[in-house]
Amino acid sequence: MTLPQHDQAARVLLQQSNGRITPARIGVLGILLAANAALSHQEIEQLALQQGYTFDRVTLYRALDWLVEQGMAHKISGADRTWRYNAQAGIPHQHAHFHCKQCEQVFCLENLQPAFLFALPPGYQLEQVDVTLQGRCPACTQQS
Amino acid sequence: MTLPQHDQAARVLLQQSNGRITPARIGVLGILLAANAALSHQEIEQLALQQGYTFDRVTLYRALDWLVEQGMAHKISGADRTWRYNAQAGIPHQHAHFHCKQCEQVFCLENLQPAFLFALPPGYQLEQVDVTLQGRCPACTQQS
DNA sequence: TATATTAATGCAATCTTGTTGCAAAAGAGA
DNA sequence: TCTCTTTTGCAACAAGATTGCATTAATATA
Ligand SMILES: [Mn+2]
Ligand SMILES: [Mn+2]
Ligand SMILES: [Zn+2]
Ligand SMILES: [Zn+2]
Repeated sequence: MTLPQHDQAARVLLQQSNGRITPARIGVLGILLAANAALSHQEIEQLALQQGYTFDRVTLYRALDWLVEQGMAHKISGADRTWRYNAQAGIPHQHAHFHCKQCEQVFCLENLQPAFLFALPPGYQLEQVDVTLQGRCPACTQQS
Repeated sequence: MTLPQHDQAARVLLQQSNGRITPARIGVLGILLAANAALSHQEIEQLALQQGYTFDRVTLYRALDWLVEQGMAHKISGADRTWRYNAQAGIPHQHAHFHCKQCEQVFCLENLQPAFLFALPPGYQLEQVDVTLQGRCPACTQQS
């Protein structure tokens, strides 16, 4: 799943920041770039181990936070009260998410633009819209 | 904020269930009925204390879960990974929520019906839509 | 290449939210 | 009032996430 070229891509992206290029950052960003779903801390930790990375939990949290700060990733708060992370390819994080109730994976739906019938009550000042769809992902739908 | 009449209203609602009418349930439901925002466990605990209720944390969790099961309340998973609870007046929980970034309160927007331009990618099977708007609530908007 | 500076890491401790098991207490019907 | 069940309190536990601080490592500079 995570191949060497993703670590190369990660390295290139990291060059563009003014932070240090460390194994943790390379590894984590590489993993995010290779994933097709938003990953939880646990999932990232496991994938990292599989690739031989051995940084600890706290380092992982800090690397992820840093990537989010730098705009190289974004995080989504799931209904299970865990954060999930996704590498964003320069795109502003303005899209909906799909949470599969069967496999528990979270997918970013880049092209789903919700249109609201804005009957927002007076006085509210809107800044951001978070849309989470729930149901079954394509893979799980096909299985049954 | 929470007045005696809400405890009376709570009592009446609880009669309609087939569970026992206990101080914890009366107090919690009364607090939810009196609130104009969805409350976190912590907030409910504090309000309960202010009213002289002294049930413990676990009892509160269980009372809330029970109220949700009974359909007398609904819970919302916030972006801060805590549950927030709101007494629902028989209305099916099919509405958007507004999370104020300043006061951190969450409001139910009963009348905001989001309409989607459904460009949902093929294969996804949709079951539920959660919409959370973020920004500033009327009170916080006015303050500044 | 060697050194100095500062940012990032590892580790242990801590916090927060929420859950579980079980004995004791209390609600509700008889 | 008695009996049967449900609900509660308490202590322990669990998972996700955060903090403080000494050590280590990345990078700039000499
Ligand atoms: Mn996303
Ligand atoms: Mn609501
Ligand atoms: Zn799935
Ligand atoms: Zn507000």
